[in-house]
Amino acid sequence: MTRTPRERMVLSAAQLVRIQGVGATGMRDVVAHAEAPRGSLQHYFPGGKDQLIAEAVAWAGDYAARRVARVAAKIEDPTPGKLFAAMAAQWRDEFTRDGFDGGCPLVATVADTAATSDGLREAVGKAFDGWQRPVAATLEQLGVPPARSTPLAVLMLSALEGAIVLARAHQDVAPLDTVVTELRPLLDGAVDKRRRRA
Amino acid sequence: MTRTPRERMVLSAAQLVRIQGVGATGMRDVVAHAEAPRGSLQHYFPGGKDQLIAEAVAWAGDYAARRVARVAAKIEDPTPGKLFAAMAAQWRDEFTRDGFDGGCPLVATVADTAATSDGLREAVGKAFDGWQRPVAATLEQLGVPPARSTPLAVLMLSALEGAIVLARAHQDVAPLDTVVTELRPLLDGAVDKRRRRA
DNA sequence: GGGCTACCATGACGGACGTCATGAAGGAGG
DNA sequence: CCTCCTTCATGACGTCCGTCATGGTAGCCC
Repeated sequence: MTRTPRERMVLSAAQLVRIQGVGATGMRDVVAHAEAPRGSLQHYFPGGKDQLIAEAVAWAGDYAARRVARVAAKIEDPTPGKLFAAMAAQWRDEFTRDGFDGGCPLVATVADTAATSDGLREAVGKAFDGWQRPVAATLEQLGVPPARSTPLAVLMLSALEGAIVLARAHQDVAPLDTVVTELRPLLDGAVDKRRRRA
Repeated sequence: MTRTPRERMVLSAAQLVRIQGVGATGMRDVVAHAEAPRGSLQHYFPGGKDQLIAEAVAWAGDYAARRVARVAAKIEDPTPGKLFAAMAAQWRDEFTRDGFDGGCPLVATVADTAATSDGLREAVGKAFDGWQRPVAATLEQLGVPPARSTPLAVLMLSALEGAIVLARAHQDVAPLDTVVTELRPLLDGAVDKRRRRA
């Protein structure tokens, strides 16, 4: 549980970015939040802020990917629609529990830096890929034909990210519930019945 | 076509926000981009940056709403799926024509200020509502039962916003095409056949 | 023990930010 | 002509940013 200062800084950067955005998150904020020594910044991240944010983005992508696998294992009698509902429920729970301060760090990074830093933009692209892959893999496992698993994963990620933005703007989890309800028949209808697992 | 300096400043603010985010967009940038006198800032926007961004957000919401009505009128033999395709095509065309520098200003504002400025967050919420309303109205006009028009509009906005983020991260319009293709049967299947217009 | 490396501390620099104070043009109405 | 008010112009203030320079400490290896 006790993490190295370096890890704490990356993790704190991700948390601050998802609340304030990249621009408003200062390096001094990060070290303060991580309770790390300020001098360590130039030691662990000689590439400066870009490197720190890039690692935070990569960590966020990994975290989202791991969370997909974890939540998929917990669903009983799983279907694609239930998988999406479980993914959205994680955000719903967090909003309900902790308020709407934090969004998705990947969205925040794209919004702030897509036009100004190619390195960060690419980092976010890879993070999205790393998140999308386990979603598509899980869909196939649930009986979705391989040709449709990736497009449906893209749809799921898009709808989820958009609903998160709407939920934060309205301070209301309703958009999350709405996309889950509306997308469920489409997702569950995509399973190839012959390959369905019990 | 010739706009007042005040209008130009609001418009420039919206454009810069959608490219750089709120934090990275300075007031001096705005007046420079609008070719407006710097002294006018404190005259027209005594509320400071928040007022300027709030007006830019409101303008962006209005613009999106107007664009929905405009594009809906141009579709021949319109269906909900075609409406969504047309909305996505506007973004697709812009990305293809002008590159991926600019995203949706509403998303950028939420990502940057949702946790720090309640006024701006509410402004974005209203802007989303003003955008969602004509979408839902158009859906009803196309035969979607009133009970489903709003949820489907929320789904369309969510999927579109999310796909825009993915497209920018990957510098590829594919996510936009994907959500259009995958959502089309769901959207077109929602029309009440008895009320369908020729 | 001497030296090398990893890690941490602190202060300074140059620049950009939002905001404010002050004041100048320039037409409208008396 | 003189005054009022809208509009614009310019410079300054204080703050925070990312980065860098410099130096200190702790532990390992020869």
